[in-house]
Formats: sequence, structure tokens, C-alpha cells
Amino acid sequence: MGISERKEREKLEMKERILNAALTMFIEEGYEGTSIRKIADVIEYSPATIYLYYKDKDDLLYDVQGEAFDKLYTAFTKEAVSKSSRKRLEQICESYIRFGLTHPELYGLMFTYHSPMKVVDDLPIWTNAQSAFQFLYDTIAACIGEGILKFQHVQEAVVSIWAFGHGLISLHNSCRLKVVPLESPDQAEELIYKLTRQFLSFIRA
Amino acid sequence: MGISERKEREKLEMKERILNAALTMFIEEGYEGTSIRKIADVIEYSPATIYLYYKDKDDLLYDVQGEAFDKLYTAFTKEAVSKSSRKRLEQICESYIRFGLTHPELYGLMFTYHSPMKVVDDLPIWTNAQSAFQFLYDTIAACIGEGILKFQHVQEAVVSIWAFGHGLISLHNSCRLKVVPLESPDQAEELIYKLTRQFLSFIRA
DNA sequence: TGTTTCAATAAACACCGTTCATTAAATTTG
DNA sequence: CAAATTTAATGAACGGTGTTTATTGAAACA
Repeated sequence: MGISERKEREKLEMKERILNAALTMFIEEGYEGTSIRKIADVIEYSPATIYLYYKDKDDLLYDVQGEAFDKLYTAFTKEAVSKSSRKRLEQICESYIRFGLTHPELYGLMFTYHSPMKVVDDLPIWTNAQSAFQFLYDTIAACIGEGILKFQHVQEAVVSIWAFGHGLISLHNSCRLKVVPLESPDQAEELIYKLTRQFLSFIRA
Repeated sequence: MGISERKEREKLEMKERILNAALTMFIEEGYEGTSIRKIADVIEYSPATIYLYYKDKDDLLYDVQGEAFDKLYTAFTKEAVSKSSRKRLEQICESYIRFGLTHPELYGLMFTYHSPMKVVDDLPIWTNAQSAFQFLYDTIAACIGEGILKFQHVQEAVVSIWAFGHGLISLHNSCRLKVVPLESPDQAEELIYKLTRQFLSFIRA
């Protein structure tokens, strides 16, 4: 009975086609430019077909968010490779900032938009962010273990460092840094990298 | 010629009626629950009428954002009154955090949603945030003048402190702190206040 | 009183997410 | 192989959205 296996494989392939179209559209057109109808157009199926593979749009965007977190985790494992936990933390932060500035729309889906989190509301845990989060957590735990950070509790350190980086990126990506007089867009990005390094120096023991 | 004056007054009154309805609806129903048609329903006019007073929905939401910033500035002036600039900075931060946690939807309109910022795109400056921002800026400038912060440049201090507070609030309001194992929602809020105080201690000279 | 100005609106346009009865093809059964 | 059944796909509709425009009717002016 190879038929049911083939059908299941085709089902997965179709779901992946939808996901890829959604991911591409999201990167190129952003949240507002990504609609079920346009995705259906791209994959040359009717809008109703998408609902055979995804419960609703939030469900689909949750998987797109998952892809985005895969990209972030890949960036971490490629760019934060130092054996020194202190240096690795710096590399993670820089990698995180670069990701947020380079992929603003994906970043919004990962950390800002409510839509994909509606799926998580019922669930006990938000698995999409798990790998990337664990990578940061472990590195900070190592730092604290070595006594090179002012923090005593890993959880507090993680939330603080994350919040600082996220605050900078999200204020920048949402154009809120416009209240701050800056000479150029480049200056804003350079400031963000600088302030991150400065923050890390402030929390060093 | 009192007629043109009366007409202008009526025009302003109508615009205010629309604005108040939008503000109330935004607080109670949030961004997604606020539509032109529902606002029109509340004020008992047709949807098209709103477009005689506001160019588009973004234009209206920009004014709602302005009202929200007025509320924040009022909170600042009421809750951050210490003569000590160091203490006043702490009061501003606590006031900011409390505002963000108490009015999540308004906070999103002020610092997250793109919609109201489309109006600012063409403008040279984002005036809505001016007063509240200046209040923070002046206090930090005083702190640096007294040499009680590790920062040398006011701009860098403002962006860093703001980003830290904003990061905490926005991660919390968008449910992203779900990756962090916390025992209760209350614990999350208490953690946010604690980390803010801790951050301020880290940047103290 | 007749004319003009203008605020308000009904109706339409072009989208959106989503549901459901119908169709047609693939699979299983007799 | 033919008939019955399962199932993937869809057309059409529902109720919603922001926005535009031609039309109406009342107020202001001459």
C-alpha cells in the first residue's frame, strides 16, 4: 500500500508550496502585502484550497514565522562560533541586530505582529523561538557561570539583553527614532551597533 | 460675519467628535477592532463623512496617537516630579513602564504600528512624541550634566534607556516573553519593573 | 426669491479572510 | 472491468474592510 504514503508526501509538498509562496511574498511585500488570495494566485490554486492545508491565515503565518526563526538560528550558528562565551555573546548580539535590520518584515513577524501568536495562545509553549532562544540562553548561562556578567540570574540576564537589542531594532524599524535628530539612516544603524556594544560593556562584571 | 466663525467651530467640533469616538474605540477594541464604518456608526454619520475631516484612516490614527502621547506626557508631569534628576529619571521610567502595561493598545499605536507613521513619512519631524520625549531628554541631560550616568552623550543615553524600557514592554505586550518560563503573568510584570531598576543601577556612574 | 455654495450621503469599487455546496478525479470495492 | 466511495479542488457567496464619486438637500448669499 504505497498510495497512502504517496498521498501524505503530496500533502506535505503542497503545504510546503504554500509556505514557500507565503514566505517569499512576506519578505518581498511585507505583512500588509501578503494575502491568501495573492498566495493562491502565485501557486495557481484557488484561495479555498489553502484552507485544506492551513486552518486559517494565522496558522499559515505561524509556519512562516517558524521559517524566519530557522534563518535566525542558522545565522547564530554561523556567526557566533567563538569558544569564548563572552565573545560568543557579543557575536550573538551583533548577529541578532544585523538580522533585525536586514529583514525588517520577517523580524516583525517574529517579534511584533500578533497574528502568528494567536496559534500559541492555546499552546503551553512557543516552540518556533526555542532553538534561537536556547542558543542565547546557554551562552549567557556560560557567561554567568564564569562570573563575567553583573547578573546573578540567567533568566534576568537573558530578558535584559534581549529587550535591549529588541528595543533598538523595533524602534528603528517602526521609524520611531525619528524623534531623535540623526544626520542619516546610516548613522542610525551605526548607533544601534555602538549602543549594543556599549550596553554589553555596562553589564560586564 | 459670525457665520464663518461658527462654521469653523462646528468643523472643529465634528473633527473632535470623530477623534473621541476613534480614541474610545481604540482603547476598548484595539487596532483591529477600530474601523471607519464602526466609528461612523457610533457618531451616527455615514462613513463617507469622516473623509470630509480626515484624509484617510492613517491620518485619523495619527491624531489618536497624538491623544495617547498627551496622556503619557500628563502621566510624566504628574508622576515624575522629584527635584533630583536621578530620582526623576527613575520616576519617568516607572511611569513609562506602567503606561505601556496599562494601555497596551495605545502603546502599540504610539510605538509599534506603522499606520500612524505614514503621515510622518513626508514630514520633517514627528511632533506627536515631542513633549514626552523632551521631558525624558531634559532629565537625562541634567543627569549627565551632574555626572551621575556612565554615558557621555545625551542622545546615546536617551536612546539606550528608551530602547531598554520599550523592549521589555513590547516583548511583554506581544506575548513574546512566552519563551521565558514564568510562573504567572504578575511575575512577568514585576520582573519588568525590577529589570528596569536594575538597568538604571548598571548605567549609574 | 432665486442662485450658489457646501455638508452629508447612498452606492459603488476593489479588496480582504473564510465557508460550503458542487464537481470531478482518484481510489477502493464488488 | 464497472460501480461505489472517498477526497482534492473550486466557484460562488457572505460579511467585512478602506475609499471615491455623483447626487441630494439645506443653508447662505445676492
